Amino acid sequence: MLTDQIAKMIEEMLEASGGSLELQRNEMAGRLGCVPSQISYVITSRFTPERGYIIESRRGGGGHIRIVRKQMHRDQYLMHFFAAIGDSIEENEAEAYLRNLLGNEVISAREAKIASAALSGAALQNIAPEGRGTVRARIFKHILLSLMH
Amino acid sequence: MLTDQIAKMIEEMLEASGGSLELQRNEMAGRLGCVPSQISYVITSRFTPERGYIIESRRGGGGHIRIVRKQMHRDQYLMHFFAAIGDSIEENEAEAYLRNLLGNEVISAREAKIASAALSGAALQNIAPEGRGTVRARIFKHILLSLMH
DNA sequence: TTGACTTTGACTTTGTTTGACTTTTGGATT
DNA sequence: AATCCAAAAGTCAAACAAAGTCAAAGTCAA
Repeated sequence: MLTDQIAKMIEEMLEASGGSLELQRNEMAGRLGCVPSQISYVITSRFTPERGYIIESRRGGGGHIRIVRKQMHRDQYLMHFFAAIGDSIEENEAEAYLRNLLGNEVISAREAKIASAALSGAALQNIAPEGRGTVRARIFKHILLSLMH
Repeated sequence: MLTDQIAKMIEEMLEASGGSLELQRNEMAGRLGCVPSQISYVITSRFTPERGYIIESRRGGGGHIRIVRKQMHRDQYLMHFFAAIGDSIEENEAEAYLRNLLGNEVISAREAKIASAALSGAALQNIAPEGRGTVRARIFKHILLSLMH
C-alpha cells in the first residue's frame, strides 16, 4: 500500500536524522510518482500528535513540511498524563494535573500559570459548552508534547 | 530562499549595531543581485511592528531605510500585546508576538513553547475555522494576563 | 454490503519573485 | 527663488511556487 511505503520512508528519514526533518511535498510526491495530497494524507493520518509527532509547514516558494518526533521514553511522567487526559477533560481535573506536575517540579510556577490560563473556562468561554472539554483536552496534550524533549 | 537570506543579513546587521541600522535599498539589492523591491518585500513581511520593529525611510538622493528594534519593558510589553490582539488573531501573528516576547526575555523558551502549543492551529483543530481566531485571541489574552504582575 | 481506510485530482490559500510605474527629495541650473 | 533632474524609495499587480482542503471514487475486510 502506498500509504505504508510513504510512512516507512518518513520513518527512515526521521531515524537517519535523529528525530526531525523537513521535506518538500511536491518533490517527494514526484520521487514516489504519486499525487502530492497523498503525502498530506499520510502525514495527517499517521504522524499525529497522539502518536507523538509535531507538524509544521510553510507554503509558497521554498515551502516545506517539518516533522518532529518527540521522544516518549525519556518523558514517562508526561506520557502518563498524556494518556490519562483522554478525549475530553474538565477544568478542575486539568488544574489537578497541573498541580501535580508543579508539585513534582516537572514544570515551573509560571509555566503552570500559563497552562492554567490557556485551559481555563474563561479563556474557552466562547466555545459551546459541549465542545469545551474536547478542545481543552487537545490543548493540554499539545502543551505536554511541547514539554517533551 | 532569497527572502530568508536577506532577512538573515538584516538581523546580523542589527545585532552588530545594537538594534538599529540604516541601509540603502538599491545598494543592498545590488550586492545581493536581486531586484530592489525584494528588499522592501522582506522588510514589510518580516520586520513588522508585531515583531517589534519600527521602520522609517527617506526617498531621493542619499535616501535610506532605517530599521529599529523596539525595546520596551516587561509589563509594557504585556499590556501592549494585550491591546494589540483584538478580538481575533491568526496563528502567524500569535507566533510573531511570542517570538517578540521571547526575544526580549519577557518569557522563557519553554514558556513560549507552551503558549505556542496552546495557540497552534493543531490544538484548536476541532473548533470551526471561523471561530478559531476568536478562541485563540481569548486564550492568548488570558495567558498574557497570567504573566502580569 | 457496509464502513473504514486510501487514492486521486480539482480548486484554494499562502508566500515569493520580478518588473513597470509612481512619488519624494536634495542638489544643480537657471 | 523657481525649475529641473537624477537618485533614491514606494506601490502594485502579475507570474510563479509551494502546501492545504475537500469531496468523489476506489478498495478491502468483517
